[in-house]
Amino acid sequence: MATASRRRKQPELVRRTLLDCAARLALEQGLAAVTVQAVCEAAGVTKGGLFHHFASKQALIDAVVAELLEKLDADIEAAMATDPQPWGRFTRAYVTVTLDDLMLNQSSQWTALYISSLTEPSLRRVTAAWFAKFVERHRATDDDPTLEIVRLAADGVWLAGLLRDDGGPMPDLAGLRARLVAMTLAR
Amino acid sequence: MATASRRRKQPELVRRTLLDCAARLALEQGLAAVTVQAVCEAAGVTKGGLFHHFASKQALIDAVVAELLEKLDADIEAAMATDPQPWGRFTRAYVTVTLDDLMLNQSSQWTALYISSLTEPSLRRVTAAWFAKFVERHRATDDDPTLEIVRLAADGVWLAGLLRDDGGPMPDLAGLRARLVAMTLAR
DNA sequence: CTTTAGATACCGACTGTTTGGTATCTTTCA
DNA sequence: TGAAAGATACCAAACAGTCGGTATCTAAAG
Repeated sequence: MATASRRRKQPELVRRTLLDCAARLALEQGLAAVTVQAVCEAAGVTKGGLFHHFASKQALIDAVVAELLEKLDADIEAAMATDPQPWGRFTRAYVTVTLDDLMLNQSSQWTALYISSLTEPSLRRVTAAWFAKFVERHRATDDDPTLEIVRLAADGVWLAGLLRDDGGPMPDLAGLRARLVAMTLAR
Repeated sequence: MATASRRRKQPELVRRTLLDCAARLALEQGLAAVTVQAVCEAAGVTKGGLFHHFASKQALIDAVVAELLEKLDADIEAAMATDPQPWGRFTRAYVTVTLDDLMLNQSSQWTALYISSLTEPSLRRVTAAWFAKFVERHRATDDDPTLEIVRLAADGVWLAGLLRDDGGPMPDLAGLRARLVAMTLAR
C-alpha cells in the first residue's frame, strides 16, 4: 500500500486502494478499527483525498459492503450456471461458494467483514434485503425444509470460520461440503 | 432506571444495572453505541460511579460477555440433564437452547450481542475458547458429521434471527427445531 | 449505646486524544 | 485556462479515563 507516491492521475486506482484498505482493516482488526485516518494512512492518501472520493465515512463502508455483496452475487450466479440439476441449484451454489472460499483462503477474505456488516443496523438492512432477494427468486427450486437446513449450516460455517483463527474448532471442510451437497440431491 | 436517588447504597444493584444497560445498548443499537457515557446515562450513574465498579470500558464489556456465556452454559447443561439418550445429547441441547430462545423472545435477547462479540478480536478469543471447550468435552457422544451439520445449522439460525427484524426471511422455527432434533436421533 | 475512624460507594468537573468532517490552497492533466 | 485530484491545516464533538471531593456504611473502641 506504500506505493501511490508519484502516481498522478490515477483516481480510479486510488479509489480502489481506499476500498481495499478499508476492507482489510475491517477484517483484520474489526469494524471499529476502520477510522478515516487509519484508512488514509494505509492507502497513502490524506483525508482530503479520501473525502474527494467518498462523501462520508459511511459512504466508504457502504461501498465496501456493496462490492462484497456484488462479488458474492456473481460467484453464486456463476456456480449456478454450471449446475444442470434444477432442484436445489441455488442451495448447492450457496454451499459451494461459501465453503470454497473458506477452503481456498486460509483466512476467509470476507467472513469477518460480512459478519461485521450484520452488527450495524444500517448495513444489516442491506444484507437482509440481499438475502431475501435470493430466497425469493429461487423459491421454485429451493423452497424445502432440508435445503433450508443445508443453507443454514453453510451460514454456520461462516461463523466457524471466524473462530478458526482464535483456536476455535474447524470442521473438515471438504467432507462437510460433500455431505451438504449430497443432502441437496437426495429427495 | 431513574430510581437510585435516595436508596441506601446498593453497590450490587448498581453493578447489575450497569451490566444490563450495556447489554441492552449493544443489542439494540450495536456494539458501537456502547460508550461509557451512554451506559452511565442509561443506568442513572455518573462516570465516576461506573469506573468505580469496572476498571475500564473493556472490563465492562468483558463482564457482559462472560455473563452471557455463563447463562448459555447453564441453559445447555440444564437441557442435557433432562435428556436420557446419550448419543447427540449435547447437540440436541444446543439446538433446543438456541431455537427456544429465538422462539420465546420475539427478538432474541442475546443474538445481537453474541454476534457483536465475534467482531472484536479480544471477545472472539473468549468465545472461541468457550466453544472449543464444549466440543471437546462431548466428543464421545457428539463427534459425528451429521451432528456437526445440525450444530452448524443452529448457528445459522442465530444469523437468520439477526436479519429477521430487518425484513429478512425467518424460517418456521418450530418445524426446524423438530427436524434438527430428529436428525440427532436417526443413526 | 455512642463516638469515631477508616473504608466503600459515588459524584461531576476536567484532561488529552481521537473522531468524522470542512475550508482552503496547490498541483496535475486535458 | 479550468476542472479534477489531492495536500494541509483546522474544527467541534465525542471519546475513555482521571481526580479531588463528598456522602454513606461498618466496625471497633470508649
